Amino acid sequence: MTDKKTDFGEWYNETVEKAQLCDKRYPIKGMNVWTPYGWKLMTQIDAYIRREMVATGHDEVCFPLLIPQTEFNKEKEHIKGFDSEVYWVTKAGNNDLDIPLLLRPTSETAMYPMFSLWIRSHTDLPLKVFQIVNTFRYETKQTRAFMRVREIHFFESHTCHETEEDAQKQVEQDMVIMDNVAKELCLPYSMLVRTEWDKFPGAYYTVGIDTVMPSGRTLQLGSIHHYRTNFSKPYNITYEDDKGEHHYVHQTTYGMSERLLGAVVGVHADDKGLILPPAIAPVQVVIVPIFSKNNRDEIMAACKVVNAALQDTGFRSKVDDRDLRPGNKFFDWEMRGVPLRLELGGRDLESQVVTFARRDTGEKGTLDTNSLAPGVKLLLDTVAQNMLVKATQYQQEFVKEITTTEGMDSVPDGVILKFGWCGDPKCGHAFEDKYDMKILGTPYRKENWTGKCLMCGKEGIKPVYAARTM
RNA sequence: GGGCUUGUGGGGUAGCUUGGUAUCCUUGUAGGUUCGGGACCUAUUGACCCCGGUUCAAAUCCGGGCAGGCCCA
Repeated sequence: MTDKKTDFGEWYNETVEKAQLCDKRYPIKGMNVWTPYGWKLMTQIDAYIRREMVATGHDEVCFPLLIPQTEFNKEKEHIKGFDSEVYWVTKAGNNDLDIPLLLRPTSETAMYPMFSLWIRSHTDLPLKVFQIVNTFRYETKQTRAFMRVREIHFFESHTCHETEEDAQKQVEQDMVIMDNVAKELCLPYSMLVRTEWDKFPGAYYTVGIDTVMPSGRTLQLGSIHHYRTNFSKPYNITYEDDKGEHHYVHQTTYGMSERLLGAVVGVHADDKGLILPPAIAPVQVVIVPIFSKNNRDEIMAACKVVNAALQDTGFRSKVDDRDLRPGNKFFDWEMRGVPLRLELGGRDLESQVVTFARRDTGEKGTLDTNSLAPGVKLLLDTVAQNMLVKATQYQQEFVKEITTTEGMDSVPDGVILKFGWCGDPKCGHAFEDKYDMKILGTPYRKENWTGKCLMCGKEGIKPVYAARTM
């Protein structure tokens, strides 16, 4: 198998394929088939997002896939941003459509005409909805499973508020949600306010949520946008306040996608295959029976007892009773990333234990049969903790803080830079062009940091991060 | 948009220069045997991207198409 460190791209493809997360042979570039194991993982992630959304007062909805061109065209910046990657439906049967329809690249232009009908009074606010649907973007660059696809498994929440401050509070709440979801996935991430030229088309500002791949390139996991009234004006979304006056609503959106799964693979997996965060592993504990001459029935029965005990406690466990040799099963489940393996053979039965092996470290040991469930819980918690710590550590190693470009002709791949920037687009573009990197943005949470602009030397300005992206 | 390049069983490949029975690994299937880190044995299924041309004969040469990959704008 290709080594993760030397060729991340190839390693990623092999890992995705061998773990059977999706089938890339579907005859359309960038549109892959979700196979059972991958889909279980994705829906597991969705479940956490859904749980967080519902807990914060969002209602789930499902809008149509098709959007009329006339609605799409209402917000100029938005069109400009998506025009080049939109799929069009121009015919129905044998007839050309009067008004072409597009496949949603995101759902602002599908939802907002309806919002304008739904919202009349301040008592209708805040309006907070979300949906988990497929969106379509005609990617021209090389596609990659989960990271860059043309049909995207997408989460999007859309909110409407009375005031800019209320909308701002929603942005803060979205960040708490991100934190909760990221913890389940054991993923470190950063929240950076994107540059003016990189913000979401039509947004007032955009916060990008990024994580770092082992190649040292960053992957955007999601984004949070504050729209102010940029969309409510063209879509005429207004409410009447308690004095009878009419105002445009202030809006936010929050988007994440199957890239979360891509990040889980990229960040955690090793040369043996996936390593899944216990929270989302479709199988958290696999029990492998170890048979010898004449104890087959006895061992099988013991495995079933262990399995039942774990499932009763709420774990997703499974006995692997396939007619394969144990070693073969070990490799198989390691490839699929099961966080904890239990082995049960004659020796274990005799001494009233089960043998365990952690997927993240490979550590082996034994658990007493009579305290199995608590032991498993402790191990899974430890695995999750370790995964997050490990990922956080190695991601930080990519970041280099610099104060000058002196003697810097180029920046090698796999380096993330932190430096001062005055905020002038001229300096920003100059940097991006010269070093072929992208400015990801300034930290959303203020850092105690002062310095000079890397390009023009101006004093007392904010830090920015720059990287190459996946 | 421009240039280069590649299409061979489910996956990965050899063969193409010099036209003649398509190689190997893996996977699948059936049976036997085995089981504390990818066992072994036997049998077996399965492929030359599409259309046309040259030829006695095309995976191989030629033309066109389609699809993928890489580089540049």
